[in-house]
Amino acid sequence: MDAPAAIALVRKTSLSSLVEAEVMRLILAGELDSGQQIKEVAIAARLGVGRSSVREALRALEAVGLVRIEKNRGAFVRVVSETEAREMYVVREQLEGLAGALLAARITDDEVRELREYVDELDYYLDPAEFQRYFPLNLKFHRRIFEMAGNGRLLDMYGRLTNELHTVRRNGLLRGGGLAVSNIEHRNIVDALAARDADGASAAMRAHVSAGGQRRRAQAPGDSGSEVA
Amino acid sequence: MDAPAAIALVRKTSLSSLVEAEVMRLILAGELDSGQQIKEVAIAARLGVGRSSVREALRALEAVGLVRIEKNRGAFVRVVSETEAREMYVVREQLEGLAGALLAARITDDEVRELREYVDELDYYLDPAEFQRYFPLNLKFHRRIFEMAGNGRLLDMYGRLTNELHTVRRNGLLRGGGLAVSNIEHRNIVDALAARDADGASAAMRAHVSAGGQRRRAQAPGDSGSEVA
DNA sequence: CTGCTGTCGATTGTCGACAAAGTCAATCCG
DNA sequence: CGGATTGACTTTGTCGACAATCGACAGCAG
Repeated sequence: MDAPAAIALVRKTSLSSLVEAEVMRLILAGELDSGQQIKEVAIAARLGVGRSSVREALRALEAVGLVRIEKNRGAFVRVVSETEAREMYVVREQLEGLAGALLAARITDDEVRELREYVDELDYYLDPAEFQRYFPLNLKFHRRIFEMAGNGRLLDMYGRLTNELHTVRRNGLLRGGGLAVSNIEHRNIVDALAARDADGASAAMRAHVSAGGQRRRAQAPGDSGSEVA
Repeated sequence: MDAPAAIALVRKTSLSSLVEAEVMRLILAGELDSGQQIKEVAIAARLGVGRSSVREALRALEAVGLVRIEKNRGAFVRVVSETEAREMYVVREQLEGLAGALLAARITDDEVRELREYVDELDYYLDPAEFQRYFPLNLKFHRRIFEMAGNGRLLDMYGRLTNELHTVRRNGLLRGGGLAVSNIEHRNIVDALAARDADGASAAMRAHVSAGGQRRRAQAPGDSGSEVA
């Protein structure tokens, strides 16, 4: 890293922010399993910082919903229950629908092109063996739509939901195995956006999320999950 | 407080949680103005706790969106800009619409009755002089709808938005002066809910929020605000 | 063998100390 | 006289110490 960048970084970011980012990375990367305890001293030693910074970071992550803190027991990687996952999908469906509608009204030709590229690239990774390529690109596709939609608040909320859902979402896509179907839905979304059809884009987004939720649910463990033949 | 309750309280809540709740109260109650700096030692002394607890609380409140933290400068009560407020209203409109639709599908007769009582009571407080009665009751009406909707996640998100919007919302209702109109909209909502009309309830909710946003905007300071005659 | 209880190591909760950065005003120089 | 400089004072950033609490395990009673 060059000096100016380093200086800017040090001036703006506190240690706890860095710890927060790092712990988040560990969780999202799966290095910290769902439900696993996060020991303050371990993180502190690993990153070479004091416990205070770690504690502050964990507090923030709790508010974001990535960890759960029990008094005198510690911090644990949050595990989302089946019912919570369903609730979140309902909300997500609504948010993605809104993003689609907003974006259809303002998308540029360049942006349409960018989204199409993602979808085309995703087509190369439909094989389950390529999942570690498909998954992040899929995330990026959705995230870009929210970024392009131009509503910071909406993007923020989506980010939170995404963080909390990441485990469940990965498993759903992977085991549900509907990668090809999923990408067809992506194409429908882009088509509606390209046509500047707000209602169509909104509907396509909602349908996609809803279908994803059902794909996931078909694989979900118990909890009144409908047994699909 | 009786002993069992006290024990349960001590066992579950940490000092920083209490500090967090208290600072939140101070902000929502307006005792800490928008933009005002929150000094750690002042809060610590006032509540008789150490700085660590205060810092943790502030971190959490930052993640919730109630305060903004600048490195080496301190924590400030968050001030929402005009454009942010608009973005949030767009999102809120969508969330309230979802809550209405969900609730219409599951509302009980008792709940319909409860909501009607709120609306009836609100009618008594239409005079601007009674605003300090109208405002909290109005909040409760909306909050109860989300609670009844039965989606914890949705309720959670709504709570966050509400916290951040509280200032702007209070001013909007107060200065916009549309209390009577607002309550007519409330009645439309309850009617649609009572009829178990999901689409109607959703539309009524969205219309209400949208109208509220416009009432607010008509009063908003500058920032390309349309001058209404 | 089962269940209870006391004890111990591990982990978190809270605090204040010290260092670093920012703020502000009096002062100095052009 | 105006703007830069310096220096005291305030406020935050980070750390480790100490206390409180938890969970596990051993030992004992029945």
